[in-house]
Amino acid sequence: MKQIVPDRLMLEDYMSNEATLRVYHFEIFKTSLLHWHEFYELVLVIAGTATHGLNGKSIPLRRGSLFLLTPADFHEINVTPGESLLFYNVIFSGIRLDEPLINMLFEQDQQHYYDFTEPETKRLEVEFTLMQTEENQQQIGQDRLIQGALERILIELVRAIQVLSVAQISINKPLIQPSIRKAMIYIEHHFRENITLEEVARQAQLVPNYFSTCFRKMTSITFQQYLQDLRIHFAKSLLQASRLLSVTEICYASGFNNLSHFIRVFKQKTGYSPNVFRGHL
DNA sequence: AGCGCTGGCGGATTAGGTGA
DNA sequence: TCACCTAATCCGCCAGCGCT
Repeated sequence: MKQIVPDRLMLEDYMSNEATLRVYHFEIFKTSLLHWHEFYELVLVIAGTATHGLNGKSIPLRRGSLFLLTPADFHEINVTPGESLLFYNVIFSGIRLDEPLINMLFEQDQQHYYDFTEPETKRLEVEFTLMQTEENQQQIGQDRLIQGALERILIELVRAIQVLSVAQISINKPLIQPSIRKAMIYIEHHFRENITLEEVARQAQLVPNYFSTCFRKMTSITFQQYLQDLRIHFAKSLLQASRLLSVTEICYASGFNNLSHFIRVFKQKTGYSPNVFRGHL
């Protein structure tokens, strides 16, 4: 199968084969290229200011900004002119997140971003420093200490954004069975890949046919529709965020394997072809 | 020539009904 | 909750057109 993947957007080279987590301490002076990863990314800003372009939206960054990106997110960082941005950056594979942690993190559909106060930032800084120190030395229990620090940071983040979202917890939100919810989280994080009903059903520990029925009952849409909606939403965000990427590149980056099919679905969902949609922005 | 787009075709996959 | 079955839909491939 012929497939054009925009390789400049793939950053999996940052992690060696055996490693499942890496800690970086960066200082950048200019805009980073629009990109995404095959792994999760946790960032704490130490100094400087910038604008974070996340999935086509802009968010200000300053000391204490902490955010978590999933494999489904794409972003770029625009450093404020005349400044630099100093930050900790932890990248890790999904293996690092066990089921309870995944449920805790992704139970609600919201962005994992929060601006912490100075005392909180100092506390978080200690955790990041611990991870970096432990990563650089071969000592007994090293991996557990790193995992502990990672989990503490993630829980701090969840608690912080929970406070923000209390008012947003929808009363009308339909009750979704945990197995289906788990499958939905899986789809949300893997929609850019070739995922099948069988694979997602396995995540929910149900047989494909029964999963298909349950999914439809609980979400009011089919698995395919849900998957397509996520892909089209991602493609729309990319069309808005970057004029440098061609429609063909966006097609493959969004999880479609065929340009004509992508254009057909895009037009069906939005009423416009991808290029016309971009022209209207 | 390359890109964006349309449409047709056929195989693969999925949805949903039924019965156990 | 699952297996079986059938109809519907999806998806990949291809040909072709217009535009730059």
